[in-house]
Amino acid sequence: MAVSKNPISGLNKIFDNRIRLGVMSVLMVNEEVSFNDLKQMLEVTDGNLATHMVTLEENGFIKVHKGFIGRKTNTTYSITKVGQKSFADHLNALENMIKGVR
Amino acid sequence: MAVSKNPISGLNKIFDNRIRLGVMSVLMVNEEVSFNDLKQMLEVTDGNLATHMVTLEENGFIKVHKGFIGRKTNTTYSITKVGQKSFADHLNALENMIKGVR
DNA sequence: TTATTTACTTTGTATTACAAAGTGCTTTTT
DNA sequence: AAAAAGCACTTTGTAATACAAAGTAAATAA
Repeated sequence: MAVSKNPISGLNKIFDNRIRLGVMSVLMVNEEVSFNDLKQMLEVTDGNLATHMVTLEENGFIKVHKGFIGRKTNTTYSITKVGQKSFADHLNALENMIKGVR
Repeated sequence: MAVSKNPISGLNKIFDNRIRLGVMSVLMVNEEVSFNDLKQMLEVTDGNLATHMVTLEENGFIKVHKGFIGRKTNTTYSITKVGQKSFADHLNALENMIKGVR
């Protein structure tokens, strides 16, 4: 058999993790999402979610907004331009891989 | 914002790893692939590939065939029925997630 | 006043991923 | 014939990752 092209070379390592994948896919279609909503959607502990959010932020994929509802803290997240581009690239790589399989 | 459905609940944890994802996608479209071809395609060290192959085998997703070319050992891998079904389910979950994003 | 919520941080553990080196057998090269 | 190299691993060790659980501080709700 001939050796064909590496099917996973276009994937972004940051998005291999399922929780970060989930966060990004939620933020692609929702302008702003709160910490709590993400936590409930993805069914994760808050400590775990917090560390993944830090990873995404450190990579410049998301922005954090620390605000208030009344005088109660309320943190929301949104995707950055870089995040949109990087995630779209990742999804394209995934789709190409899937296309190769079907 | 209302809390929508978990976008990653249908994903299979075994296929989160990029190397296992690559192996499965290669084995979906090729009857039989040798250890060496996989190694070259995915650009991994042999120790690393070997452990991922064991994981896939232990989960019943692939079958190992230890054979010879002449008197030289030759190991090939193929996907199982279970592997096909599980990987197809995973790809469907991925596609649904992508669809939700676009 | 006590309990609860929010959005974390800290701590600790378990799992994972990976490279590198070693192995035993064979073939190829010199 | 001897040395080098390929095959398909296993072993060893390390570093990174993931995660739960508990702790925290400021605020609100009961």
